[in-house]
Amino acid sequence: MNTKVAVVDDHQLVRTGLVQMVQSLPGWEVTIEAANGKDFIDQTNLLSPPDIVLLDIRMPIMDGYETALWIRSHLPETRVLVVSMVSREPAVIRMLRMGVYGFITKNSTQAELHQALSRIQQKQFHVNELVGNRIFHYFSENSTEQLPDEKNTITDREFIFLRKCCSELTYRQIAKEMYVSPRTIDTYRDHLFEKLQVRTRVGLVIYALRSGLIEVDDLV
Amino acid sequence: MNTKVAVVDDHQLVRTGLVQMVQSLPGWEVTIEAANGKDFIDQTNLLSPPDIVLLDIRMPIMDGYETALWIRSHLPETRVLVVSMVSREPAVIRMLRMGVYGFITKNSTQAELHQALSRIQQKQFHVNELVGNRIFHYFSENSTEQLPDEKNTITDREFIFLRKCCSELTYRQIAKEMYVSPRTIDTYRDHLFEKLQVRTRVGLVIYALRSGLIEVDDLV
DNA sequence: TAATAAAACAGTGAATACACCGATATTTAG
DNA sequence: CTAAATATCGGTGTATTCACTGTTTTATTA
Repeated sequence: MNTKVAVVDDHQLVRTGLVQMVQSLPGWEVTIEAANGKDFIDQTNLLSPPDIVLLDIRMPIMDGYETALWIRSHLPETRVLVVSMVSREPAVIRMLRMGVYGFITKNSTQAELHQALSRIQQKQFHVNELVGNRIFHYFSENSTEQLPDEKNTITDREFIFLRKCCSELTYRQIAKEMYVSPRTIDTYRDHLFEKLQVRTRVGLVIYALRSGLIEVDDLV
Repeated sequence: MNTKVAVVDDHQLVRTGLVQMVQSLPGWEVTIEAANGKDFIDQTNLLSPPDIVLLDIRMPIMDGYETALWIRSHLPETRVLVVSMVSREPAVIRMLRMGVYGFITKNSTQAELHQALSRIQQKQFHVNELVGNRIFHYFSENSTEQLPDEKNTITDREFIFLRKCCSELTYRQIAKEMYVSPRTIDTYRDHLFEKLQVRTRVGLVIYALRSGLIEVDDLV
């Protein structure tokens, strides 16, 4: 039986490329093709989910972070391979902490994709060389200082909220998008203000950008 | 004889997607596949150049702008169709001024790509609907709506204000720093909202960063 | 010099953001 | 198993932001 793969990316072209690459590998097949997380969820049969999800980070409606969290809690057997443009450390580390199995960039060759898929199938982690070196640096160089947390880690929900803050959405709209009450959003905000030592929403945006959790290109 | 197409994009995946789409259209074939402008030039035979070049903007070594200029001066019969990630880029106009024939985003469907290619083959211009509406007004003389471009310049005071917006200062504090009344600040803000087509202060910050008026490192 | 654009200023009211106070259920970690 | 952290929700009140309406003075430039 073939290994089932889902391809989730809002760019039709990239999707076509990925599907094409996967389909041409013997033993692999693409069962789901979705434009964003929401679309993926709608198409997913909980009883026979895909084995591996190729997931983009930047997507409208429901982005890669949210989708990864959903997969972790709803499809424990399904593993995620992130296919992204970005390779900045904090974003990658955040993703790995969310239970993602691998990370490759969009200029990977078919051979690299194949290798990544195979390794993840065997429950091994896989990161692109480009990405890998950066992470190595991150853990070796500034493991003593620089990391603003240990104690003040941003939680997953707060992180998703933080990303949505970097837009023109009001808090009320963010609440709707995250399916929680505006009060909960207030709490996320207050906690982040405290943790990140800022006082305004612009402060949050600045922190997100300076820390690399958000890239300028991510901004709408 | 088939219409010859070159695909120039640094992302292998996108390239694969584009090639796949073009090859599946009867009457069209891909003769060149390149990772950047330099690579494209090296592969191009000046005596039998491609009819249409699918060109990405952001590429290492030699980007879309340079490549478009080179094509215009060396391959007068070859027409360029830009395939870019972002539609909002003010670069679109610059590109069209450089003699580019069309513009589509990377989330276009195969049908849209086909349509664009066909129109350009007949020497008609083609822009994505998403992009198109914004540009249309720009080129029509009796337009009221304006794009954040040369035509609608940010004044000196507004610019200083814009930079100060990228901080945790309240408008009142900014007013104090700029030695004007808070009302005046309101006017600066309202004018920028109008000119830059945003609705919130975070929108201003995003514009400043994306346009390069402010660098991430400048942020306090 | 007349027309135009920029810079400064102002009122009102509604929407949003922020600052305190609090709570409970669940998950995670020591 | 307890303690801490997380995720969720609530009330009250103030501060700030934003949207709409204007005027006046000062440069610029055609």
